[in-house]
Amino acid sequence: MADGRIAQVQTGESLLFLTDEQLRQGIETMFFAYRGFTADPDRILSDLSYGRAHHRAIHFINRAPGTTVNNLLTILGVTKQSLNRVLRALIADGLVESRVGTVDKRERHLYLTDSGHALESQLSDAQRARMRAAYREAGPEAVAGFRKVLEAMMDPDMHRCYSRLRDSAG
Amino acid sequence: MADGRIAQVQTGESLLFLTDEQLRQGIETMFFAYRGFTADPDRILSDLSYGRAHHRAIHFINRAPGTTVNNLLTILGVTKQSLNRVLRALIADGLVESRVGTVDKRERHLYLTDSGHALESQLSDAQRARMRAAYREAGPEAVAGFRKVLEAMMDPDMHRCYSRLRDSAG
DNA sequence: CAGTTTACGTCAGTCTTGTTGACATTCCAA
DNA sequence: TTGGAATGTCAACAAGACTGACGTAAACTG
Repeated sequence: MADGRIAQVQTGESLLFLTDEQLRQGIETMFFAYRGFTADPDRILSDLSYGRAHHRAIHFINRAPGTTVNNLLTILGVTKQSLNRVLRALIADGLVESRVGTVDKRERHLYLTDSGHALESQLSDAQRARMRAAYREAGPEAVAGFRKVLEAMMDPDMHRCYSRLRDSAG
Repeated sequence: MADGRIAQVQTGESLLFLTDEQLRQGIETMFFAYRGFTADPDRILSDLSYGRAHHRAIHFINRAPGTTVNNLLTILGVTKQSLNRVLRALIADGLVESRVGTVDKRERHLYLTDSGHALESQLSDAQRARMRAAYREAGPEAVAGFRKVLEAMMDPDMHRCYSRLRDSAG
């Protein structure tokens, strides 16, 4: 329907990177890369009979220690019932600790235990190893572009939510 | 465990983009971007009571018309039973046609019907629109870097498989 | 203070999408 | 020609998402 080549004619610039074919290749590469991106932690998780959902929870609890269930819900974009199933397992297995809030006793603040931190390290070391190899192979300019495109692809709401998270961690 | 700053000291180059913190930000951005990446088609699909799996099948059948079930299996990386359920629905709904192979009658060759092409266009138009906006915002150099990093992140096997696909389409 | 809202947990049920296992058909090679 | 390998189908099950309903405790509000 809309074709990049039309835009090229309109602006007179070289916008060949916006052709439908270029975009389709970007879409497919994104699909394959995301699989690679999760492949290593997924292998570790399946040995523990955990899944992606558990990794996501562990990642963001480590990222923002003491975060509430509601915060986590917003970031992960799932229902509380779905998250609760995962958290229940992680708490039962002693990887996550849930503390009643002191200022607002309705809230539960989530923390990784020592075992939780151990698993988090194992998972993110595996994921970072692949990421690091990709970054090193592509070089710093490519990495800057990579980040720039990804951030432009995020939902604007998510972008705000994520910026807050990033700022709070410093 | 392994920290980018060590590499920096070793090589003397500026490898600050390889620090654990930079990598973690890349990991999180990838997570959020992938959600944005699939959000638009997912909305369309849920109205039709289809899901990601259906989109993937439709995408690659459109990409490589006449492909066999086994080819599709390799590309998608799921079991044949899982793919079969999805294909059965698409065939029943008249979006995909399955033709018995002429040279090897065990094989089924898959094609999109006219309705199948219509849905494929609708889905990929939506996905491309967001992709195009992100590309345009980031600019051509960023897009080149984006692609470079993603390709380095893919599984090597997948990379070969994908190259074949890309060549076959010309 | 009474009523409402918020935060969280849970039970029950459904749907998608992945998995194994068993099985039929077809092809190919010993 | 016969046994194994490849291709695809059917059945049953599990993980992880969803909705809806309900309960409890705490906080807020008129």
